[in-house]
Amino acid sequence: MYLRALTALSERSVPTVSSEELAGAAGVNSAKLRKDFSYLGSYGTRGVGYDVEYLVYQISRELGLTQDWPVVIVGIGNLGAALANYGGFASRGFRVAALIDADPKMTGKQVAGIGVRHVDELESIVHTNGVSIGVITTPAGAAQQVCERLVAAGVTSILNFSPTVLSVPEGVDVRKVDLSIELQILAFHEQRKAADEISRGVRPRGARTAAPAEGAGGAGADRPKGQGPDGDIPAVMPA
Amino acid sequence: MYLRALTALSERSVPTVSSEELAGAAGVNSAKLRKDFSYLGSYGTRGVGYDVEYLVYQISRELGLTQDWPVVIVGIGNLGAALANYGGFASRGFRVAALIDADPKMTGKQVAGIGVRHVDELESIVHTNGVSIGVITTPAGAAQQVCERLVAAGVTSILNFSPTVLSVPEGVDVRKVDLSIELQILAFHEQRKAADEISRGVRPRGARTAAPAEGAGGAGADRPKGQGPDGDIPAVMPA
DNA sequence: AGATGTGAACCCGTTCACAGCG
DNA sequence: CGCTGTGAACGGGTTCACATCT
Repeated sequence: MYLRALTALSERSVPTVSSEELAGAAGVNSAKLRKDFSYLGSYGTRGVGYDVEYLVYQISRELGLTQDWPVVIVGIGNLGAALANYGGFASRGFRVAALIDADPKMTGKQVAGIGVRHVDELESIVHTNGVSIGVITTPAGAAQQVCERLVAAGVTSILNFSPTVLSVPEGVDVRKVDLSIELQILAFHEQRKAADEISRGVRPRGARTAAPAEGAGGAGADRPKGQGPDGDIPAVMPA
Repeated sequence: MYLRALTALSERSVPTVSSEELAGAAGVNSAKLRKDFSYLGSYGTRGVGYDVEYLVYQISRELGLTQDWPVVIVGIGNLGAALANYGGFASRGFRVAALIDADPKMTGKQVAGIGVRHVDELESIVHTNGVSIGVITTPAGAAQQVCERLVAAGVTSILNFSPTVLSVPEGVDVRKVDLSIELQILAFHEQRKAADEISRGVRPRGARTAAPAEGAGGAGADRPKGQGPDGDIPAVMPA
């Protein structure tokens, strides 16, 4: 985030920034920013601030963005294709070395100007290109298997878009992006806002309560023994 | 995550689970799971475990998934289209009420079986459908403006895919999914692994160091004053 | 004077460990 | 006896506040 804000400043030829200004642009407070930067070394000047160009370089180097990172994307559905087309990757040292899909009908097709290869070639692609970062955009059912093949071929960092918990050996990093969980988190907070409004006697806006899908197995929600609350307004939870 | 694991168990008609088992499936430890569930109430049975069906219902209700949540997606590029096609939304009470784009050439087109509407209609769409959740998949430049219009129209939760810090009034929730930052985080860890291997005398695999893009303004990295490290191996930082 | 760099305080989520209940 | 529920301990990231340097 800092890097992004700094790049913007750099493009406007701003020579220096204070922790206060930069923190504002990055959406954090200035104490945190100063502490973060202190891990990189003493790159600021007291009474002045930080040199923009210099910081851009230092942060880029620290993040490893001065290197070239070949990545493979496995699973060329809508999301995989969107990622392949996403410009934000190429700009920061990430290069899509290959697109891989299990569907023979996909192989050979061009997506974002890159030919789709069959998953049989996964291992050789990873080896040949020295790929250490893999992106999984397959359906949930295929994710673990793809993950294992990537890891076996030498990939040690995985970005997982499938709604699955991947299990990987020690030393392999996994980051997960779960679109549907993001929405669920928002819905949770949204529901709480509505509940708060009701309890304050305000007429709520937004989603109407659906007939409480009492199905899900016929019996719906038979409390086995039970003592918890069971109204429409949820129990109190930490934010 | 718990809900997903429980749904899978439910489909296999498993009647009960222990905190240990479920925690394994969800990728957390059992103490955390028990503490989490304790916020919902005492829904377990000592010596036995948790009733799967009952928990599914309770968690769904707590998350607000027994309601119908209309969402709008603004910015129908590759990513927006991918999201519109994504099945994971509809399954959990989320309904794409409208797709919105600023490009007149897009309006009227069908994406995922839904007609694309022009951004001029944003306010009326939000009002008519009682939308409280908006998804922003526009380019960075348009995001803040779209955000403001959504909020003004009554949206109070936003899922932001654009690489921008959105500023919103008190009471509006924003969650951010930043694809390029996810990759940068992986690259950072990847680089550290490589650095560790070098310092242990092991020949590293993966990305080759590119000629240290010394450009970026001619001077590249002139330390203004300086005392920090400046080798190729980054300084020590917290993980 | 002005802004950095950082030890100390603070906060909060996670984990431990065990009492308590079925 | 087995497993839940939870107070207490732990850990680490964030914030405060100020000494320090330009």
